[in-house]
Amino acid sequence: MARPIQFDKQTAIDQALCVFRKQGYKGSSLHDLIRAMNISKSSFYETFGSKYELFLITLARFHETEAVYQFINPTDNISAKTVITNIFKQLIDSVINGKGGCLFGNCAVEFSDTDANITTLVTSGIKQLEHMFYQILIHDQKNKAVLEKHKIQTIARQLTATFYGLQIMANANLNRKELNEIASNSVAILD
Amino acid sequence: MARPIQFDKQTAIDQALCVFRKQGYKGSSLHDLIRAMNISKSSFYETFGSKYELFLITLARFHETEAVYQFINPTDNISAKTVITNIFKQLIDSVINGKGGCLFGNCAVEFSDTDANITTLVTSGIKQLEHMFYQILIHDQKNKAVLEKHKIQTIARQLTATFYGLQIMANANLNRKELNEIASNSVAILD
DNA sequence: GTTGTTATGGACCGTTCGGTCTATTATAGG
DNA sequence: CCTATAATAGACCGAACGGTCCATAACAAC
Repeated sequence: MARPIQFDKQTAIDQALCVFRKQGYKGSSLHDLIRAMNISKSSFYETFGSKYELFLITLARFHETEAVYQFINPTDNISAKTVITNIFKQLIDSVINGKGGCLFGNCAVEFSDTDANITTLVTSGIKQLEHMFYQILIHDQKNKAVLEKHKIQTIARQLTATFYGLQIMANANLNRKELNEIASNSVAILD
Repeated sequence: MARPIQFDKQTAIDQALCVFRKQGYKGSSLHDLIRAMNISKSSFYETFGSKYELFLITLARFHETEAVYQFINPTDNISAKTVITNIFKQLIDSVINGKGGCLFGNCAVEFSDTDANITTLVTSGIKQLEHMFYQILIHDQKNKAVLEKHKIQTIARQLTATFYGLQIMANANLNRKELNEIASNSVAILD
């Protein structure tokens, strides 16, 4: 029988995800990747096919395990304002401590509309972010029935834009206080 | 005497700016650049020193001639709401028609905080964008005195975040209608 | 222990990268 | 027309890129 695999594929993907998130696709060399993943070049190509294919895999992985909407349970009994404020704070932290923010946002900038596969994943990721905000708002309004559906959809979209605005501004090294101010003010209209 | 220069330096810089805006720094090869600039490699290095130095020059050029705040005169007799809506629409157009949005935003994502020179330029560019919004708001409120200064500063910051949020979302190929909706809703509180 | 199978390290590949250098061309002043 | 000077085209460079390949190492089944 065969020699067993000596690394955990999922772990390797997660390490690659770290690198891509911090350095972007073009900014991450194969050397950077295999060092972070702690595997050999052969294993890399054997397992993942190419840098590009790995990138698509990490995008999917990001969606499944790291995108903010994976951590949100809209049925939690917390106010929308609190939940959304935390989401923003989490994003700011993620950028400031060097993790790299939302990979979909980074990809939107790096690839713009040059790659169909990536555009598809990015667009759907952003839609899900918007949907998450929508769910949070809907849940909180359940017993109030204050806002009509249209309005909620609009606010959800606003929040998505604010989310990515924060991502850019945090990347530009603005100070945490200003960023938090934007975050808290964006949710001031709620509850 | 010497053979005279056969290209216009400023024009060449503007062409380089186009390329960098669309493709990013790492995404723009020397070949891409000299082809767009229509000069030879020798002239390139003779005139600009290196790809990196040229990039810093184009960042300065963007700030001087293409950044949105260069087109705004806050003393114009137009409502803040109208001016700001136009700014957002202009940004959306710039991204959708392939010009590439605000270079500072793109740089914030591509370089994060990895290059001191670039971070300095980017941060100051974003600050100026915020200042522009502030001026527009101040001017419009001049005769109203409705909002205290603190509030205006905060709104200016919100608008800056929305601006960059739109930039990411436009890059992600969201449709124009949704983007315009975000733009118009962001200014709904004004006037 | 032998065998069959597969993971692995690392040599190797062509291409492209940013950048240098030289030979040539063009031209304004004498 | 000659000469000094500067702009240019393109050959050339080493390094790094993404990617291939093969000899070897490791291990499960027998």
